[in-house]
Amino acid sequence: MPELPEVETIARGLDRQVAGDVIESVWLGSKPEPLKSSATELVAALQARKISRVRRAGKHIVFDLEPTTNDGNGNAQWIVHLGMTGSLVVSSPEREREKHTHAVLQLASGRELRFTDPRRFGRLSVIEDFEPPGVEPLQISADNFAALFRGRKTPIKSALLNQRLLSGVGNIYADEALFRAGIRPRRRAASLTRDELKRLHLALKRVLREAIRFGGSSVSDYVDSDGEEGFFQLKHRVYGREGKPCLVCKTPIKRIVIAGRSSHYCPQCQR
DNA sequence: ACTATGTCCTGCGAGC
DNA sequence: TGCTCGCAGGACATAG
Repeated sequence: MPELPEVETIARGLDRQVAGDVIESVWLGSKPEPLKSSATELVAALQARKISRVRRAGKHIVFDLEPTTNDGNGNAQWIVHLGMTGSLVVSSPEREREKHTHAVLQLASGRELRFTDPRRFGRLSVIEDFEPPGVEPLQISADNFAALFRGRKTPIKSALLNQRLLSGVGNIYADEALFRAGIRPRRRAASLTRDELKRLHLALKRVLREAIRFGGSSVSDYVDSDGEEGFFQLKHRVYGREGKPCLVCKTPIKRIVIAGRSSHYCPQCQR
């Protein structure tokens, strides 16, 4: 499930591979497509456009498209959200298309950019001047971070997952950050002390940066734009470790469900 | 204005 | 062995 570190890894890889390339043609699958814009709109907006840059915004991959000369389209962007199982891979046209391939962009360089997504939670759209709703966790100050949770009765775990507050944190890194900060996921967000908020802010930034260094976590079927897996799953301390001994105190890791999401924590280390 | 819950979708693994 | 069933979860809709 691509979260901030995975999306960052993919976006960096794509920027390296396709920045400066031109989209010659667009193929879309026939099944009900995971599109936000209409299919014709999407094809029209992408065709013959040059990709100036690829970057990440929250969990979104942003393709900045070079402005066209004949219209005042301005800063059009192709936005890809990978959902749970989406992947975006650069491939040679000869390679067989994977099952659940929903979109293929033929590039002037002769390569293809392929979007596949078995579970169809991913979304494609073309818009102008895209802005994700929440704040980037790697940019936010400690004070602004603390202010996000003021007065919120919802569990801190749910607040971390709320993309309108923070942009890019998903289930894995929420659990991992809470473990590293020593805070139980069910704690009401507003009940966190100033010290705990400080620890959480630091822990979150550290775990995200470390995960980016490791190329993200490959748990289900995440691969980067080269089709390569990440390695941060080997560094998980609580996520996916139910019943296994805590790496700090050997207490078995617990798994509970919060707002329909599985949450992993150490009952000894997290309070 | 918040918060909680249901829905989408397919593959996979547990259990019989 | 082969089947059913439940689970995985990001974002959004809807209800409270």
